[in-house]
Amino acid sequence: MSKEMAKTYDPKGIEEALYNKWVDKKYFHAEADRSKKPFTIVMPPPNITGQLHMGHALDNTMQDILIRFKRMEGYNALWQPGTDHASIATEVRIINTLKEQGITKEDLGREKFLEKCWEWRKEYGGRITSQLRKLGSSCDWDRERFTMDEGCNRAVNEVFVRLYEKGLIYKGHKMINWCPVCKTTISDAEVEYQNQASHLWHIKYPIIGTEDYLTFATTRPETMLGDTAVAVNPEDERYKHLIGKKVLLPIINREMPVVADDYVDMEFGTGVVKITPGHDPNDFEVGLRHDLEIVNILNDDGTINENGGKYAGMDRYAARDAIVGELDSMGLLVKIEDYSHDVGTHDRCHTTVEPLVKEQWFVKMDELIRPAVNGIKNKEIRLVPENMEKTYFNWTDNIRDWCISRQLWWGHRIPAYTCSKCGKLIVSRTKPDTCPDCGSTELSQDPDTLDTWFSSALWPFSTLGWPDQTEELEYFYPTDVLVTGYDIIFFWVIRMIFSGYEQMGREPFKTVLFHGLIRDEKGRKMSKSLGNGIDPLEVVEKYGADALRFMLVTGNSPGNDMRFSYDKVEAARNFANKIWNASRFILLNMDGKSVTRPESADLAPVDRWILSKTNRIISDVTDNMEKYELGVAAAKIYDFIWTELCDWYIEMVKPRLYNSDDAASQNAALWTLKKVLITSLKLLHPYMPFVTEEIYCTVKEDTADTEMDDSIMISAWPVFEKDYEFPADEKSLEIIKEAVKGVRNVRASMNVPPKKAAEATVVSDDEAVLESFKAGELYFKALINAPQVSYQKDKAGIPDDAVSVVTGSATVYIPLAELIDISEEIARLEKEEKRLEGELKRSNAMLGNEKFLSKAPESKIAEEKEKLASYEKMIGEVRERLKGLRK
RNA sequence: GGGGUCGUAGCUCAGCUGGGAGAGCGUCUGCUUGACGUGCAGGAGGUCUGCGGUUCGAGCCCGCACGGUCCCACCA
Repeated sequence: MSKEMAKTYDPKGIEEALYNKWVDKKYFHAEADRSKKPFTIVMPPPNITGQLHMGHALDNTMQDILIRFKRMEGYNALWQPGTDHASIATEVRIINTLKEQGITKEDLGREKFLEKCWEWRKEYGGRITSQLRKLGSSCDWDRERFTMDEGCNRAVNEVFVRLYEKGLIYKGHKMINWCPVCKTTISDAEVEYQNQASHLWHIKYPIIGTEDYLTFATTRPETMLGDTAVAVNPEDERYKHLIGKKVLLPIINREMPVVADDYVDMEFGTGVVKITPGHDPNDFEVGLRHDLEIVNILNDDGTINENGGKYAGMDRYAARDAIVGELDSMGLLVKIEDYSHDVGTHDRCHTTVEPLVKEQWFVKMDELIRPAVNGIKNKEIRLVPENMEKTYFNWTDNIRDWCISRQLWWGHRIPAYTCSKCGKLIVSRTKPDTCPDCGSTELSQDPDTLDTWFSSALWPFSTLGWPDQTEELEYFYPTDVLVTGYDIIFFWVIRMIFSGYEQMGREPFKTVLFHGLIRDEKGRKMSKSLGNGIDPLEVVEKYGADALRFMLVTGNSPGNDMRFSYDKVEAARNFANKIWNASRFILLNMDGKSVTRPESADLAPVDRWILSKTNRIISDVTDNMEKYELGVAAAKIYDFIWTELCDWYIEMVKPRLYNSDDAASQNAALWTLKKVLITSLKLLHPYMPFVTEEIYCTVKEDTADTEMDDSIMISAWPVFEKDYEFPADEKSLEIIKEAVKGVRNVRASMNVPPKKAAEATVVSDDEAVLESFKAGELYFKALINAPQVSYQKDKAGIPDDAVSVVTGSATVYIPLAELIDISEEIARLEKEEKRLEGELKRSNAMLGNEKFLSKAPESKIAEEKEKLASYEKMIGEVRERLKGLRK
C-alpha cells in the first residue's frame, strides 16, 4: 500500500480536511440547470441565538442523507441553508445582556437597540452554521440566507401588502394573549398550557334591592375589577327570576346586570359566572352578545391600571391577595377550594399570559387555509408518517385568525403608515412620501414588528429569490421534501403550506418528513433546566460525526421519539472501524497486483453469490430510501457489510487470496472484493460521509484507478446490474453456510478444541449440491477446520458413532468418536428430533387444512410443501442416526 | 373533553402490502485463526400488555380494557 492505513479508524483531523475539500471543490453548490432534474430541500433555519443541539443534529443529518443520496443518483441537488432572526428569542436575549449592564432597551432607544441586534447577529449568527458543518452537512453555503436579509424583507412586505389588499390582513380590536414580561402580544400557537395548583375562590355579590346574594366561583378573583355583568343559564330554575336584575360589584361599586347566556354550565359550581369581557375570551363573547362594557384593568407590565381604583399600580398577584382579603373582611368571601387547572403561559418565558383586548394586526385564516387543507387531502403534499395528517387537520379545522403584530423591535417592521394629519392608514411596500388623502408628509410607520413565523412562512420561496421571478425559483420550486420535528407543525409547516399556495399558486414541498424528539438515556426530554442535554459537538469530538449521524438515524422510525445513548454511538463508531478494517484488509491483499475484470468463467460461485447479494441490497436500500425509511436502509447496509461481506465473504475468500498459484482465481476474488467494497461504501456514504470518502479516496489512490471519481460524494449511486444476478448461487451458498454453522455449533457444544482438526464427509443424493460443496471445498475446509473433505451419495462406510449435521439438502458427518460422549450426542439429536416434530406438526396441519389449500395463494402452498418435504427428509436422517447410536 | 402514539428477549428499539419472531447492547462459553478484542465463533433468553372479533392464517387489521406518553380544547 502506498498509504499506510492505521489499525483503528480515527476521525480526528480527517473530517475537517475532507469537509474543506468538498467546499473548495464546490460539490455542495447547485445551479439551475435545465438538463438535470432538480431535487431541493430547504433547511429549517436555526435561530441565530441558538446553539446546536441534538434536535438540529438529527434534523440536519436526515436532510444531508437525503441530499447526498439524490446527488449521487444524478439529481441536481440543492440544499438551501439559512438562519432565522428569531424575533422574540433574540430580543429577549439582548435585553438580558443589557440588563446586566443596567440598561433597558428603552434607555437605548429603538435605533441603537437594533444596532445591538445586528451586532449580535454578526457575532453569533455564524456560530450555529459553523457547527452544522462539523456534522458534514452538504448544504450550498454560497446561497446562505437570513430571514431578515434584504430579499426576505422585500418578500415580507410584498406578502403583507398583497394580503392586506385582498382583505386578508386586517387591524382590529380583539381578545389577544398578552405576555406581561415580554410586553407583547403572542399568537395562540405560542401559548403553552401548564397545569397549575391554584384555588377556586367562592365569592358573592349583593343583589340590588334585596338582602340576597349571588354566589359564584373564580380562579382569578382580581379580574373582578373588570366585571361588567353576572351570567346565569336561561334554563336555570334557580336563577330565572333574577335575570334582568342588578348586582353590585363590591369595591368598585359598579351596578351590573344579571344576564342569561347558554355559555353558562348549570352543572359547574353554583351555575353563576362573573363576566369580565376585557380579560377572558369567553366573557368577551358574552359581552358582545349582551352589549356589555369592556373594562381593561391591566397595564402592559401586568400591574393594575387606573380602572382598578385603589389597587392601581399593584401587581396582578398582589392585587389578587389584597382583593380576596378585602372581600373577606366585607363578608363576601364564601370559601376557598383547592383547585388545579391549566393556565396559559408564554412558551418563551413561561409567564402566565393575560387575555386582553387590544388593537392588533390579524391574518384572516378561513379562506387561506382551504388550499392548505386540500393540498394534504389530495396528496399534493404527503406527510410522512401519514398519521400526522390527523394532527394537521385537527389544527386546520379549528383555525382562528392569526395575530401577527408584536410589540417588539427586532423583526420585520409592519409596512403600515399613519398620516398624523388626517389619520389615514396606508399599507405600502415602501414608505410613501405623502399622504394620498391630504398630501401631508408627516407619516409615521406602525411601531410594531411581525411575528417571527411570518417571514419563515415564506422561506421555501423567499430564499429562491421571490418576489423576483428568478431562474432558481422557476427551477427549484416547489421543493421536494421538508424535514422537521412534529413540534412545529402548527407554527411553521402549516403556515408555509398556505403561504406557498397563496403566493406561488403551488405547494412549497411535495413531502414533509417528520422526526421525533431526541430524549436522554432515561427517556426525558433534553432541556436546559434539567441540564440533561448532550452536546452533539462533544459526541463528534469523541466518536466522530459519522458515528453520531449513524446513531441518530438507526433503530427508529419516522415521527417517533428516540433515546440518545452512548452505547449506540459506540456501536456506530465500531461499525465505522469495521468497514475501515475490511478496507484495510482488501488493500493489503491487493498490494502490488494489478486487478483486472475477470472472465465470467473465473468467478467462483462464492463470488457470484456476494455479487448477487450486492445487487439485492442495492435495490432494497434504494427502495427504502425512496420511501424515507432511513433507519431500515441503514440497518440493511450495516448487516450486509458486517455479516455478509466481513463475516462470510472475506473469510470464504481468504484461502484464494493466500494462494498465488491460481492467479485467475485470486484476481477474481480481489476484483469482487473491490467491487463489493466500493458499492458498500457508496450505499453507506449518505450516512457516514467521512469514513466512506476517506476510504474511497485511499482505494482510488492505492489502486491508481482512473475510473473512480475524485470524491465518493460525486460518484454515481449503485444500480442493479442484471449481469450479476445469480439466484442459483445465492441458494447453493446458503446451503453451505447452513452446513458450516451446523458444524461449528456441534463442535462448540461438544467442546471440541478449536485447534482440533477433523475430517468431514458430505452426503447428499443431490448431485448439484455435492458439486457446490466441492466447488467451495477450499473455504469449507477452512471454516470448519477440516483437513480433508470427502463426498458421497449415500452413507456407505460412515461409522455409526460419527457426529452428524443434518440440513435440508445434505448431511455432514464428522468422525469425532474419540472426543465425544455418545449419550450427549444422542441428547442433542433428540432435541433436534423434537424440534422437527414440531415443525412437521405445524406444516402437516396447514397442508391438511382444506380451507388453507383452497384459499391461500398458490405460491404459499408450494412453499409450504417444499418445507414439509425438507422436514421429512431431515427427521428421517436424524432418526436413522439415533438408531445407529443407540445400538 | 377530543385526538395522536407507544406497550415485542434483561435494556434500547426494528419488524415493509397479515404467511415459520429480529438487531444492537448486556449476559454465558470458547478463541493471540496472517483486517479488526472498537474483534472472531457458539449459546441462553420472548403465551409480541390483556380480552374479544375478522381471517385458512394476526406482533401486524377491527373493537374493548389496562398502563405509559404527547398534543389539542374557552369549563368559570
